[in-house]
Amino acid sequence: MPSTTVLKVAVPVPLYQLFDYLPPEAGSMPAPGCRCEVAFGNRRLIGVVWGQGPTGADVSPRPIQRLIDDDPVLDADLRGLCQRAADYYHHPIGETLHTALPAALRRGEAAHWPGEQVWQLTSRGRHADAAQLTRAPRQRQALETLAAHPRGLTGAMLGALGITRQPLQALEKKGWTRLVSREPDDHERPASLLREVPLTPEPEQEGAIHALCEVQGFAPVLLDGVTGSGKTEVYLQAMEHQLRQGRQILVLVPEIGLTPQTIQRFRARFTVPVRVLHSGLTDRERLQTWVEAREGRAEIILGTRSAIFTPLARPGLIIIDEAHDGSFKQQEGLRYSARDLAVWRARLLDIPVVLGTATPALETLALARDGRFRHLRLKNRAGNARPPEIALEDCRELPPHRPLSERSLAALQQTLKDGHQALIFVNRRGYAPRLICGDCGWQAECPRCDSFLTWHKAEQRLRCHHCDLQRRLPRHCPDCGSTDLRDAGAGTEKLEEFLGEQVPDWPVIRIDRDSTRRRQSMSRQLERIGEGEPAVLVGTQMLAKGHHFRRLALAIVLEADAGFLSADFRGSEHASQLILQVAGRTGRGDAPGHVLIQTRHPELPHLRELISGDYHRIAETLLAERHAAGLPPFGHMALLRTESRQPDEGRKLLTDVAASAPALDGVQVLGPVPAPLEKRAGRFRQQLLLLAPTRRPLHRSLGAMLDHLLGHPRARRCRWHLDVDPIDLL
DNA sequence: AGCACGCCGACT
DNA sequence: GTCGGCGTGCTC
Repeated sequence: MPSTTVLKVAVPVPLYQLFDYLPPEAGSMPAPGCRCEVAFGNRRLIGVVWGQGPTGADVSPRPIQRLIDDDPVLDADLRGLCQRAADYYHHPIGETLHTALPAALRRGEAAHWPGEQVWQLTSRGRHADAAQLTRAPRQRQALETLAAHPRGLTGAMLGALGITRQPLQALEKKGWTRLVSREPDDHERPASLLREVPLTPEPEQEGAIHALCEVQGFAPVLLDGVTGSGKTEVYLQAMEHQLRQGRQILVLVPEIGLTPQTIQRFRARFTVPVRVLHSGLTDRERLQTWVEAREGRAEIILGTRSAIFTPLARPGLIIIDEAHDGSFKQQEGLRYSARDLAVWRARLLDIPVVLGTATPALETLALARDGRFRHLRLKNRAGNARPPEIALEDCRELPPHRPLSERSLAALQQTLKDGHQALIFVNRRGYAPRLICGDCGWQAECPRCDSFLTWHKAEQRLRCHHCDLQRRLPRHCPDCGSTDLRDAGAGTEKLEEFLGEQVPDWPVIRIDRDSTRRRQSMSRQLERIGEGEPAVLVGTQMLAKGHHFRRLALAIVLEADAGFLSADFRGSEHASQLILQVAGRTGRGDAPGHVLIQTRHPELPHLRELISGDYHRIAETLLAERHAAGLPPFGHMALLRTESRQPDEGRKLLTDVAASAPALDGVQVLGPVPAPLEKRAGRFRQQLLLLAPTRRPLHRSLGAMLDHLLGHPRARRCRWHLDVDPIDLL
C-alpha cells in the first residue's frame, strides 16, 4: 500500500495519540496550529493540526471536513509549550490543547476580532425627550448617559456607570436604543507612555529595576521582597522598560489577587491598553482579549493561571506576582503549574520571567540557591514603614467558646481607640465548623464526605465545604431528639457576631467567599476599608493576600496551628506563608504593625521561629527537613489517584498497577493509601505516591504505569487522574 | 470522553 | 414480543 502524506491532528479526546486525516483539497497543506473540523467516529470535533507525516495506522484516513484557520491559533511557541505540558503531565495532547485555547475557539468560532457590542441610541432615541420618562428613572438615566456617548457604550462600561440590562432592554422595546457591533477605536498611541510620574525607588528597588532592565534573553528571576517592600513598583518600572521597546508584558496574578486596585495600579501608570483575563468574563470578552494580545494591540495582559496560554505578538516579559500562591496550580484536568509553564514559556520565547513574592515556595527558593534563578532581594519595606512585630498568644487556657483571648481583645480595642484598623484572620468561613448534640454527642456530618457540616447561621443551613451539599438546620438531634444542639469552633460569621458585641462602637467588615458572592460587593467592602476609618476586618485568606490597607495596625491570627499540625508535608510551609502574608498587611502606613498569633500549641518550633518575621529563617529549617526526608524540592513527586463508587475498586486498581509497573532506580512507590479525605462527594479516593530523587526515572515509571492502567479492564469503571508535582496531597 | 453495539430483565 | 440496563470496544 503506498504511503501518502497525511495530517496528524490532535483531537479533544482522552487518548494519547494523534489521528490521521487527509488535507481538505489537493495542494493546500494546513500549517500546524490551525484548527479544523473533523469527523471522529460518528461525531464532529474541532481538532488542531499538529504535524504531517506518512499514514501511521492501518485505517484509511478520512478527509478533514473544514479547515477553520488560515493562520495558526497556536504559534510555534505555544505549540512547544503545549507539547511539553502534555509530555510532562502525561496528559493527552488533544485535551491539553483544549485547555490552552479559549472556549470560543474550542467551539470553532473564527479567531478574529469579534467586534464589540455597544449600546447606542437610535435616531428616535436621540430625539426622544428624557423628561417624559418621569416614572422610569433608570431608563431616563440610561438614555441620558447614551446621549452623552454617541459612539456607544459596552455593557461592561454601562454596568460600571450603574446602568443594568433591564432599562436598556425597555428602551430597546420602545425603539430608542439598540445593540450594535462596533470596530474598536483605533486611537492614536498617546505621545507619552506614562500617565503618572513613577515613584522614586529606594536603593534596593533601584538595584532590582536595574537588574531587570539589563537582562537579555531568557532569564528567570526570583524577586524576593518582604511584604511592603514595593515589588509592584519594581514590576512597573521593569515593564516601562519593555513597553518603551514596543514589547508586551504578561502578568499572572493569583485568583483572588486580581482586585480592581491591582488593575487600577497598572492603568494609572501606563497609557497603553491593559487587558484583564479572569473567570468573570464572558467567552466573547476572553476571545477579544486573546485576539488583541495576539495582534499586539493589548500591551499589558493581566490574568490568572490560564492566561499563561495567551498568544503574544511581541513578548517582552512575564511576571508572576505572589508566585508562591497555590492557585497557579490547576487542580483538575491538565494539572499544570502556571508558574512552571511561565518559566518554560519564557525559555521558548527567550525573554526574562520574574517570580515576585515575599514568601517563595521552597521549590523556587531551591532554584535560586542553586543559581538556576537569579535571586533579587528586597529586605526592607519602602518608605518609613517598619516590619511588623509578631507575638505568640498562648491560648491553651482560653475557654473553647471564647474566640479571642483577653489580651487579643484588649489589643483590638486599643487599636480602634487609636483610630486604626484591625484584622482578624480566621481561615474558615461560616458560623461554626461543628454542630453537636449536647445530650448524645451526635455531630452533623456530611453523608457524602468524611467531614463535618459547617453551620451557616445567616442562611440557617448546614453546608459541606467539600461538596455542594446543603441541609436545613435541624431543630432536634436526629439521633436522640434532643433540642440541645450546640456549636463548636468559630468561623468568620461567628467572629463578626462576637465582635459586634465586644466592640459595638466600631464597624465590623467581613470578607470571605460568602460575604462577597455578589458581584462588586468585595470591591465595595475594600473601598470602605480604604477610606481609613477605624474598623475591624474579619476574613479568610481572601483578605490575607495582596491588599494594601494603609490604616491597618493590628492583625490577630486564629487557629494558626492547624497548618503546622497538618499531615500534609507542605502544611508548615503554607501556614508560614499565610501567616507572614497576613502579618504583611499591617504597618504599611505610619502606624507600626502588630501581629498576635493565637495558638494552643505555643511550643511548636516552627511557630516560634515564625515570630522573627523572617521567612528565610523558617524556610531554611523547612528545607533541611525536606532534604532529610527526600521530599520536594529534593525529590520529585507524582500522584496517581482514583475515585470510585465502590470503596475497594480504586485500591484494587492501584494495587495491580503498582505491581505491574517496574520499580525503576530510586523510584519509591508508596501505597495505595486512602487520600486524606477518603470519601468525598460520594466517592472513595485512593492514591499511589511516586517519589524519586531525579525526574527522569519518575517519568519513566509513570509512563509504564499509565500503559498498564490504560489496558486495565477495571480502569473503565473507576475515575482516575495523574498529578505531577502535586501541591497538596488532598 | 462519547457513542454504538450487544446481550439479558420487567413492561405495553 | 419490545424498551432499556450498562459491559465492551472503537474512534484516523
